[in-house]
Amino acid sequence: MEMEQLVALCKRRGFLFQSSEIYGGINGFWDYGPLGVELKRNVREAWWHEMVTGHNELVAPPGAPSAYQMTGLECTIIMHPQVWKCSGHYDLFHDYMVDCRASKRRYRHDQVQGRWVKYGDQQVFVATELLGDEAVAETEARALKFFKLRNKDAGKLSWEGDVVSLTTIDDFSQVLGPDVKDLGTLTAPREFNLMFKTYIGALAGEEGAAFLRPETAQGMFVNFKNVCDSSRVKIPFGIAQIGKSFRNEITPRNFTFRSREFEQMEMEFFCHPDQSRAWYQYWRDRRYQWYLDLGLTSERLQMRDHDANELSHYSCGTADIEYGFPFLPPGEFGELEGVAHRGDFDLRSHMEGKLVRQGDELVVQKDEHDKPKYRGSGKDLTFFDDQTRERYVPHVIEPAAGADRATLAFLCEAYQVDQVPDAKGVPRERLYLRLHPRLAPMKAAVLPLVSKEGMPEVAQRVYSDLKREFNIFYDEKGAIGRRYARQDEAGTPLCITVDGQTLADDTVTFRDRDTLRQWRVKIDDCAVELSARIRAGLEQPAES
RNA sequence: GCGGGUGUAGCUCAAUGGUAGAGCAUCGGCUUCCCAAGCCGAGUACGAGGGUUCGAUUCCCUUCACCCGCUCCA
Repeated sequence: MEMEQLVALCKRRGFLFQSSEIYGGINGFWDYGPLGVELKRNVREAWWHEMVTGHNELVAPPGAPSAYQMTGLECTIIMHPQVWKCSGHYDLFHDYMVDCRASKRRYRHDQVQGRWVKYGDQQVFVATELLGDEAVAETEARALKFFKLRNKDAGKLSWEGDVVSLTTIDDFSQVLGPDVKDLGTLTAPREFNLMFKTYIGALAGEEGAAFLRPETAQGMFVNFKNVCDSSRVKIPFGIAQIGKSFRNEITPRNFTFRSREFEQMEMEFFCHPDQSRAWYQYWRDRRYQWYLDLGLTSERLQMRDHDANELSHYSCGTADIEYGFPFLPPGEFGELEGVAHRGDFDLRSHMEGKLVRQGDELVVQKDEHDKPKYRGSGKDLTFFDDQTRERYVPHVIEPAAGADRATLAFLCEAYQVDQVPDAKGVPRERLYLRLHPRLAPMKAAVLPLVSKEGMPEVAQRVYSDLKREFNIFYDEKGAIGRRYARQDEAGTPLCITVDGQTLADDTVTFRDRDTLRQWRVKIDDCAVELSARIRAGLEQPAES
């Protein structure tokens, strides 16, 4: 399947539109259309039911170390700016960047360094991305080249001071960029904010600066104490949240896969440090199973454990659940969800202040006055176990999923083409969405076979009856084959057809989207049959 | 952010420095007892802004969006 075909289907049938399309669109933002909104709602609902409302805290699920509690939360998009300073997002997402006009490369302002060197009456700053001894050797070699000197003339260069950061320099006209032969090719440092910035209050000033959240997770951490104090939860327990997050991606691309406004489904699971590994394993496997259960059964879905050197500074283990999206080169996968063992990094950061790794330890990062670079809340976020009399900072397992990415993966997986004989028996190509019935925007369509002989009236009664309980669709326009085809493209798993026999014996025809199988059901049994079919899910694994 | 490519109807594609066309889809009507049939009718487009020109969808510039490659990707 080509991505363009899926994009065309999404537009044609009303799953996804470009945001603000009549004004030419806006890069990195997407709207869900009439069918898309139902699909995404179902994805969210499936996740929330799986994690929160459907969870039974009385029994340990298969594979879980113990029973556990689960609760939900909904936090604001704008939070106290200190949240992002302590979480590390401010420093990480808030860089000054320098572009090179000649090499076309971009550097982080604070990650370029170099040395001042003088030869004759010319003084030049030789810049490099290398560090330490490598930086010394690199700057020397490039200085010789720049002044067109031989290696034996190295003594003619007079170096001034040690390797220093580019941030110490105001005027870049005498700077030799890391990958070029000429001076002054670097642009002035420009603020490159991966977090969306806004201003609180009518008067815009830096003291009112705030950020749209780049992840929902911090809301759970800063509310950890509130949840403990108000809901009688005991460790182990989880807090789940679904909500919008925002990142100023440099290159939004690949349809909704990398959007600047996106929705996350995140859960923070708090447990005793000694049990954290077992819980990590549990959530890693459980979350993978969720995608399988909802129909991502092809080899396009995979779980990938991160290598040690790929782990975030705070993480003791991370696995990505990935999907081989059609817009990626063969063999490459895109992240749907990350399941991370975050240790006690987050709660401690909000207690003590922003942490950095020092050897095997996490310590509070200090500024030049040896004070905490970003102060924490100072609030006690430890947990006291009144059975064991133990007080500790819980460890956290975080399954963080992208709702839009999951929705896109379900659409990609569902996209199917097969051959179906038309009215004359000639095979004709059919496009349909093989969505899991729980995810399908419409659960069924009610169709009178022809619009006469009282069939529409009967069909409307069937429709009105089922509509109270199910999201279904009524259609009496056009030939029956055309109406089936429309529902196939919308991913509707079942069609309920009122025909001549209905008028005789009060039965209707059920028609299955994937197999085209038909069977008869009493009108009074339609709701039961529909429920059973939705619960049963997909019958066969997807081909191709 | 850089380089290359592409923007014409809901979709897929034509043509043209001088009134923009098709297929499919959509809507209305007729017909139709099971998979986009048939007949009649209808609506809808040159991404945006500027320039050259008597006249620009066409040529030029700018911009926006999408695709490919680089860069980036908690």
